[in-house]
Amino acid sequence: MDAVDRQIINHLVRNARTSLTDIARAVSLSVPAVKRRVDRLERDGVIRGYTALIDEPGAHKLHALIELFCAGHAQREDIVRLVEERLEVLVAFTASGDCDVVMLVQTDDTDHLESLLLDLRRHPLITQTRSSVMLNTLMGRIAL
Amino acid sequence: MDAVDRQIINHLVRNARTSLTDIARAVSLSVPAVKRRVDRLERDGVIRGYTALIDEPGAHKLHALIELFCAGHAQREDIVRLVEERLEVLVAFTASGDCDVVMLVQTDDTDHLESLLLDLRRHPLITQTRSSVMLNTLMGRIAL
DNA sequence: AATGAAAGATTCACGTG
DNA sequence: CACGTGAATCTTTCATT
Repeated sequence: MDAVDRQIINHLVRNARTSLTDIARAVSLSVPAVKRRVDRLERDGVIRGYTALIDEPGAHKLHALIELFCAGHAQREDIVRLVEERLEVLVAFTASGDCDVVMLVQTDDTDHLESLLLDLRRHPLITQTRSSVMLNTLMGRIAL
Repeated sequence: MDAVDRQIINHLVRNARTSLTDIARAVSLSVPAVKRRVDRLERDGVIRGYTALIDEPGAHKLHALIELFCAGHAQREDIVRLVEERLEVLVAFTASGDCDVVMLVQTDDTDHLESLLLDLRRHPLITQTRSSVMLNTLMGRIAL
């Protein structure tokens, strides 16, 4: 994993359909040399795959960012269990800053989001929630 | 946007480097017909791009949430360009609430995060940033 | 890691229903 | 208007040095 590997990765992240020929030119290497490196990066799991970024009209779910404020006696395991129970949660982190947990959720609509928030607030370990609705996806390099 | 378009999209989401030849075989169409459809889907913004899914061992493990406050005259396209240029950005949304854009980023370390924040603040369209470092991943249903 | 040749993929102009 | 055909070009792949 050297600087050339990283250059190759950057090209493929920017555009997964970049030809090996173009990458080879950019990194000043022959095409077979680039192919061997890409093959190795794929085998080693550094490159996990290639995907198209889709903006399907109509298939827009409602994304929201929810911040949780937890009770002082809340254990990490309790919070993990809590967020794992909710299928709406895409990713959850413990965070630095004023809140304790930040999570990105995906709901069908505002009613669904509202009921999720009510459920969370009902939980004894959660003292407060703060949420903001995501209006539009500007960019996504992860499959939401 | 018919059933064939959706089949083509599915192939490209599963593997963005699938050849037009393979897709054409799978959807029982000629290669140029598939190319014309892919070109159209790209032009219409349904296919926003192609990216490699990376799992760098050790690297890019510091996640942070960055909120951007934008200048009044900032256009959506300007912001899209801005976030697409930064490989650290995993996902970016326009948001309701006090900030304009919320994004989840992935950096190597705090130095890397600091330089990213400095770059963002230098940008003329960005009036202010607010960030919080994610301490730990509690749960992730998406490939970070 | 580079070379070069063969196989495969892409792109384009042109013709069809 | 979307589809297919065929030719030219570019890309990938692999054996060899």
